[in-house]
Amino acid sequence: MKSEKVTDEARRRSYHDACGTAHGLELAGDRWALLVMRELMLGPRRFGDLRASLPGLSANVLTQRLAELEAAGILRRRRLPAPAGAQVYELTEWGYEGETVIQELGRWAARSPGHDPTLPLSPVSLMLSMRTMLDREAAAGLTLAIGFRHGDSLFLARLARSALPIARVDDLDGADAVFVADQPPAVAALLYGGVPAEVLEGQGALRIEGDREAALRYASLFRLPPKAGG
Amino acid sequence: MKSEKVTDEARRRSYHDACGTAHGLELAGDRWALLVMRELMLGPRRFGDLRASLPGLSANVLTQRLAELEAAGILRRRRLPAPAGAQVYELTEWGYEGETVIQELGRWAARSPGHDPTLPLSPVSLMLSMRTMLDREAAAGLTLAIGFRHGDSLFLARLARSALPIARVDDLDGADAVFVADQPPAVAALLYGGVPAEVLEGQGALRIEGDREAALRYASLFRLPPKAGG
DNA sequence: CGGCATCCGGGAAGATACTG
DNA sequence: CAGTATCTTCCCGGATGCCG
Repeated sequence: MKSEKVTDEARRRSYHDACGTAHGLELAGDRWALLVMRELMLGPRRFGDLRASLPGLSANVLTQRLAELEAAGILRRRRLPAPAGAQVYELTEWGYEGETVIQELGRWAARSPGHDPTLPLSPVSLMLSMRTMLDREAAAGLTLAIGFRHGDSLFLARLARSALPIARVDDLDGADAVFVADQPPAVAALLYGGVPAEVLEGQGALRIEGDREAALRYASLFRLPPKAGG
Repeated sequence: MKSEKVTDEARRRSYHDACGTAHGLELAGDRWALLVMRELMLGPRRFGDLRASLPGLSANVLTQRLAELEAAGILRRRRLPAPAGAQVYELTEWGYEGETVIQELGRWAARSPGHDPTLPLSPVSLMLSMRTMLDREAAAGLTLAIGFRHGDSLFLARLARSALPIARVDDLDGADAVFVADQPPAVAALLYGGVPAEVLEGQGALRIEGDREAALRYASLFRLPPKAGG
């Protein structure tokens, strides 16, 4: 019967499992879905922004993921006020709360022996990693405003009381210091790879503006978790 | 050229992304992979156990997932000592640490408007949910040993100092009280659905042995997070 | 250019049957 | 019981084209 077929089709992707984890996989377990959420974690983005940050994700799949995430109530599409008029995709409040999932998965996977931290990295991905990998003990008592410029993307990280809110901004006027790097992996090499700032600056991969001491102090606050098994 | 093709094929499943989250998806982002890990969280299981706990997962896919998780260092296969001689799958130490990922995903997804808590639930899934949904404030100062019997599966939950270690056991001798339910959803209805124990007992879905007051006290310590948006 | 539909090839998932 | 072999179905990913 056709009607039974429809039921089967509707069930096809379901795990038929009351477990919240299983439901989470139905919501965001499709390929690329969680990475689309990641790219939206620091504010609304346009279709093309998302494509640029996720090379390998084709337009049709992105369209499909956006529709599924919207249907699930994780994001909404919004039209910017004139004159921009462009359409952007924005997480709902609940969608933003998915950051803990992204963080825990990232923290756990960073311990994998197979993790290769030298691959390309999107600006948002780098900024989010700081919130995950901040050594909150080492940061206790420190108050710093650090800016980041990756091409056109500007971010401001405001460290205070061991919390590290990060926002996309239009200018970096309030920053104590600013890291300028066309390629986010350069900053990652400094924060996580132990590569000295001087080396990166010598390669032209990184520039530090403003209070250099504050910048280096900030850079010392991050640490990757130890590798598993090895 | 063929050799370039091979490279492309090797890359097919990779996200080419240094982000830990992306690597996590390569490790455990395939369909069913995280649920296989979930079923192993409370100790080694056999191939058939896993199949029984994950209806809808076919044998060939399970074989493939087990091989991939083993290659990633998340689990190992081990042969039980004679006379059992059976082969079991067991998480590595790092694999067990993936529980935080499962918890965060479950906690977040439980807030989805689309979550249906009346679906079937595996015994392990129910037991793990208690660790996620325990109201640690309400549990402060309480010390309880509560047993669970679902068919042949016996578990002992030892609440103490707001921690809730749970282990698969061979007998429930040390328990203050024991919940007996052939279908785990019956216990879920009590803990999360607000269904009174008397109703479930009247339906024959649940039996409480031992210290009834301790059992009901325990059952009052769990709460689902509020639904998002609504 | 942004967004989305359509077609195609390859490969993964799912169901069934079979083997040690 | 623990997988393997086979076949079908459908998703992913790339290319093309349409439309505002």
